Amino acid sequence: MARTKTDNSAKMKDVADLAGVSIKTVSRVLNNEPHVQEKLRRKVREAADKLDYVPSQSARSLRGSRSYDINLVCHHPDSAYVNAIQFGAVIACQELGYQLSISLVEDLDQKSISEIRDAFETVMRRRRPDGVVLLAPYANDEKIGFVLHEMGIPVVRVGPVDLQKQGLLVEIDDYQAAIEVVRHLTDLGHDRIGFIRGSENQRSTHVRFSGFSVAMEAAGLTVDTDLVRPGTFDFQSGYDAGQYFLGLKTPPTAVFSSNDDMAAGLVAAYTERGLKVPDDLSVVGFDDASIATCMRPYLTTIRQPLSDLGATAVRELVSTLSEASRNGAHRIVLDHEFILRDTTAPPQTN
Amino acid sequence: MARTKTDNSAKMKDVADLAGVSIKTVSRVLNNEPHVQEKLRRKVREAADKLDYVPSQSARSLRGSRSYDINLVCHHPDSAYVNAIQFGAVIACQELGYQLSISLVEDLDQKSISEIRDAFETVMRRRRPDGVVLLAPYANDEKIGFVLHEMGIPVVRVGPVDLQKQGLLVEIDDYQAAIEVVRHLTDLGHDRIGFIRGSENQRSTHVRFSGFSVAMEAAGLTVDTDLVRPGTFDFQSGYDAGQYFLGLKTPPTAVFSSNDDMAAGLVAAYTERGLKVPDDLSVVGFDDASIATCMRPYLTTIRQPLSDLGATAVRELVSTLSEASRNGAHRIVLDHEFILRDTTAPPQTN
DNA sequence: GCGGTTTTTGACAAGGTTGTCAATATTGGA
DNA sequence: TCCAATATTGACAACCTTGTCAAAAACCGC
Repeated sequence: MARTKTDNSAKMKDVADLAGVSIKTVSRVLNNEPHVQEKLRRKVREAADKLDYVPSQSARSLRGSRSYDINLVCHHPDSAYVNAIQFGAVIACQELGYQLSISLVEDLDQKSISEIRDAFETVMRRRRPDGVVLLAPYANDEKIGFVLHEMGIPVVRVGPVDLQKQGLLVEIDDYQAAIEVVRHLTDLGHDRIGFIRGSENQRSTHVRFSGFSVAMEAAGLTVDTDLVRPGTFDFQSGYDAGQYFLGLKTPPTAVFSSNDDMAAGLVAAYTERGLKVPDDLSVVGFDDASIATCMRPYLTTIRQPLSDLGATAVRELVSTLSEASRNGAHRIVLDHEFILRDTTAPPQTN
Repeated sequence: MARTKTDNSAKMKDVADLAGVSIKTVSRVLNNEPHVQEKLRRKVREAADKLDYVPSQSARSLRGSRSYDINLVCHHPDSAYVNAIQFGAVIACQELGYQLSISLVEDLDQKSISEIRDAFETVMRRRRPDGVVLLAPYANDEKIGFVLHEMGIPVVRVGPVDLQKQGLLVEIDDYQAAIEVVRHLTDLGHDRIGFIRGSENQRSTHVRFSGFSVAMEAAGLTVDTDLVRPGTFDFQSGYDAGQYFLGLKTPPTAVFSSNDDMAAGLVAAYTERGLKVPDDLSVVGFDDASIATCMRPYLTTIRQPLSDLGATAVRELVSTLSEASRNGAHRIVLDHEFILRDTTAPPQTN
């Protein structure tokens, strides 16, 4: 009922017949292999066009070594961050003739190697993806990397990673970005600057904090541990941090939040108390997620080129696959951008 | 380099040998086909377990008629709505041994049939997904449905759809939900109730508005066209609507927004003017997206079980595939829930 | 206990591509 | 012009499953 029984779509054989060559020659042309005369190349391409030929992925991957499938491993995609990266990854996959599929695995970073192996067993061996894109919070997990390596599946990681092991990595310079944020704040005259950390199992939390600390020192300021709060990258934890800051005898005059969601929560906490941002508190976020412009005042933040990160990750991964020669580490750093909006101002002098 | 050359993973042949049966029997057992003795079934299962056997998806789909691939067609996944549905869909796919892949196609609903055909040509014929999940704004597009039908690919649509054509449909009762919203507002004593529409190419906009209108009439109120504003489902358009309402001589005392993002924009517009929600304006949203609790006051809204919608869509689709008998239309309605939070109150009497 | 059903099992082909390797055509040098 | 080397092409096997169909086994009623 559902699918028509007679599959009348063209096969490689049909193209070969129409072009008057062998199927192997068709295969060569379509895969851009050498050793085919230009004249035949054209003929084959024309025939393929005319017949609307589309190669069968399953036959290709059964016989060949490629599945033309890239797997994105993530946790819970309900975050603008993952979402935007995924967007870029899908686009790049479509351009390259690959397909992006999604795997959701929970708390993988908390599991033992053999549990991870089990979790990946089916996902990775059924379809045998040609590569895997690893996002936070899994990008920086050593065990996951180990299992994937053991399975012989190439990996590209997105976001800051401190693993020594060789591999593909696409990120922005979180460290430098954090420094720029602090510089902006100190330039405005702030000297009591707070910080909201993100999830502790994500490397970006540590890198951003370390940039923050270094820049503070460079500005001759000390990092007051009372002004450094934990967080989990979500709105609520930013809100909680805000409550905490508001309860302080000497609250900070500015806070750098590790991401935008928490920054929004922080602003909400202040606003709720009748305080004004940026008058009573300057706030800087990180990511330039959609919430940054869906809040008032508009959030000053660091823009991560998220969908570019996703697209670049896929492109690098795919190009690694063909260039058998390229081994070892390869790290790509994309540009971030400081986005000045309305949540920062000089500290109130009173 | 990347992948180990010697593929030592077990094949069906290995399982058959170990279990002392033919490969066809293994195939039968693993696919839960009838006509195998219970004793052999156990033997085969044990052998498969012992060898960590994982069937090759490509061989399966090359020979069989299934690809075990479900394709989610969407527009731009940068919306909490799409995201949550996708989440449920991935989970369901994983449970069922399917894989979810993503296709991004832009403005498909604006294209001609042959353009759509071209856009789908590669995506759909390479991998030959067993089914397609269609989300807004494509769920309700007739041409897309036609092309997919022509290609013989089963489709499940998520969200309200008015196409007569048979097919799978998973949705909530948007109409009834809208009525509940109005009832809540009229119960509070509101009689000047505004409405913010969503994108005009999405059926939900019309269904929600029609529920709104009917409930207004039922309450003895008339729908004042001055209080009905267009929107595009995003924060900004809600904000714009808010500006408009604020400019009115007699603004509404309550507004029903077709989704949460716009409701948040509306609240932002009022708050920015120094007005208070719900004192100066009651607001109700739709979706219960994350923004509903990432704004202050917390948004009263209708909760859509988004990830359930996605999961149900996939499950229905897959079950249709095996039950060859089931044809024709099938419509599943999941429960929504009215979520009372802090953006509604009786109208100010002054 | 026998012929006829029905159930269970297996041998074999087929699915559409790519890899291997041999065959053929072309080129270059003597 | 001929031989060796190289470039181009094609025949055929292989990849790993599932569908078909026939064989074998088990069951039934008389």
